[in-house]
Amino acid sequence: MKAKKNITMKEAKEKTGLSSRQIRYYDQQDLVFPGRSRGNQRLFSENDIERLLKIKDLITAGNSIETVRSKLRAPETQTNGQYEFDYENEFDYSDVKLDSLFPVSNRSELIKRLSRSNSKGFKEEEE
DNA sequence: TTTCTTACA
DNA sequence: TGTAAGTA
Repeated sequence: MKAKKNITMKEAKEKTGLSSRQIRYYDQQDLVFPGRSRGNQRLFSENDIERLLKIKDLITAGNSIETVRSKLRAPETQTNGQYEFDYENEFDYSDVKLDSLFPVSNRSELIKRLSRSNSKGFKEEEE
């Protein structure tokens, strides 16, 4: 499927529940790679949104930016100026209704973290 | 009006 | 992270 980057900051903010500040920050940290057309404005795709959602969960789960970065590797398999995104994805939420607020596609990671929390003490920190 | 960047609280 | 300033 193709990822059309037509989602504006406003949309991204509403869809992810993150602040524009956070989204831009994650962008700077190379956690997401939104398109950049029209007056330097960011344009996200559904994939970017989902990626943002994963990042959000990871961060709120107590992980640092570096941790997230190591888990979600830079997907650009660029050629030269124009790069293709092939983190096209793992799951298509296009026609799936989200009835849960935990759209993590990476379930194994989640399980691992949860298990870890059980065996070792767990932390629930920063935001 | 909204987003962008830079910079400060 | 939030918010202000000055743009585009």
